[in-house]
Amino acid sequence: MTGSPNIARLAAPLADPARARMVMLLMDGRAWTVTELGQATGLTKASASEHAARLLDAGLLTAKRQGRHKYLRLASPAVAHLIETMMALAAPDQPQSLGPRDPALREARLCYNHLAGALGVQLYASLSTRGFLAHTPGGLGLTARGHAFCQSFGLTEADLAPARAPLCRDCLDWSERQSHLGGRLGRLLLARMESQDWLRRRDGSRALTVTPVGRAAIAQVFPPC
Amino acid sequence: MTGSPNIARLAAPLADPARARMVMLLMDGRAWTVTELGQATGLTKASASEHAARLLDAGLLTAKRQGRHKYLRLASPAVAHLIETMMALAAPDQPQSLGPRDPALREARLCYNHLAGALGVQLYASLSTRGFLAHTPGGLGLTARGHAFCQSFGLTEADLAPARAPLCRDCLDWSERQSHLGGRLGRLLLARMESQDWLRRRDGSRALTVTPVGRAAIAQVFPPC
DNA sequence: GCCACGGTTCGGCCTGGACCGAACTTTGCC
DNA sequence: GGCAAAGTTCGGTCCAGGCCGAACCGTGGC
Repeated sequence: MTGSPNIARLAAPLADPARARMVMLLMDGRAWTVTELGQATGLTKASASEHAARLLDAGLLTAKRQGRHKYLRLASPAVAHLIETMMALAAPDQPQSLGPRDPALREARLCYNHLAGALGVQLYASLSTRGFLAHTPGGLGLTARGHAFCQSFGLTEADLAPARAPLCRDCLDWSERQSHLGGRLGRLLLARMESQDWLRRRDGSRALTVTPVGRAAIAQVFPPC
Repeated sequence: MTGSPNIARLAAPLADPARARMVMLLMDGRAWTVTELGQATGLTKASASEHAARLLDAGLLTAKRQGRHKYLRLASPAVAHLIETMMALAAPDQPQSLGPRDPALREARLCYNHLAGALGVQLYASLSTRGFLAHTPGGLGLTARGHAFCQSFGLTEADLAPARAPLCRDCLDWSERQSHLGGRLGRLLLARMESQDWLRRRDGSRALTVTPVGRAAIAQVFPPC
């Protein structure tokens, strides 16, 4: 029992409502400054700074100084995955299809750095049923046909090359309770859709706007099955 | 932000070392009494009882009274999955191949109610590469060939019928950092292997003993790929 | 009925830590 | 250099909650 992983050390930083809110804000995948997080959570700079230090210390966030700003991000996709898992479990226990809460958030949103929500689940399902994704011993992977598809979608050979970070990752969507695509490929696909103006980020929200052109294009490229 | 899931409420019960230890003990999938948990964690009955109440209150555990005993279990596979995810992230950050800590635990152990460790990962990989598992929109599923295989292994039609709880579930192994099989099927396969005396539980540990006969049989039925 | 045992509740002690205002440091801007 | 803004540190207050021993309640065994 001595050498076992210390869960409490990981849970304690997340056990405070203010820090939990910070982490949820950071789930948009962007970098926030300490004061921004303070304002968003209704705390003074002092408190926000202390909370940020605690999250950094636990390895849940990384910081990067730029001039007099300090930008905070989630430390890794693995951390984002943990948060998403917790959100899925902590989510008010259905049926909340009745209360749409924030319909935009349910339809399409950022999950750290990839697409989540109904649209993210649709994309995953589309890729999966067309045989582009396969579950291999090493985790979720791209099939040869999936590889070709991604290239036709504008990704490069280099994008899809093996690397330390997993290319595909299975991420449980907290609103849909189904898988969507994370990992490097999730990030790349999102970036490509943004650069083609199919999706646009909004300020102050994780929700993504689907442009009319994007809606049509997505339905064609990632047809629901 | 108001209607978003409350992570802190989920993290707080896990933020205490004693409660974290309790939850880890319960990862063996068995039911423990309050005093057993108290003894195992070095606390008095009073403290153990308070901790248990807190975990119950958070919905992480369920309790069942039997006579003057109160048996505690993890509330659901989803909870077990969360704990496993946290263990994977909290695990001392490699390379721990050097320190085998507990080799038996690494080779084969219980993860809530299914097989984990190197053997669990091998089993998953074997099923996966032989095309018995497939990733569908609704999550991990059993293919037609996988279905046939399971029946040949002694599972019944009823076992494999659709139900509310997912049949297959992808569970990240904290020691191997790869997937192993959870869900109802994970539980059923483990039960079958136990009933054939391929695996045996040990007292006071999550580690499983692989019998000589089991070792041979597993290599044949679930050949490493 | 009596006792033993599992579990809970209570009171008291004490520590951790959440929060703030204020002072301080660093950086960028002019 | 002077000023403003970002962030940290410090001192102080306050409360949640972790821990225990002791008293208490229910159940089972005799």
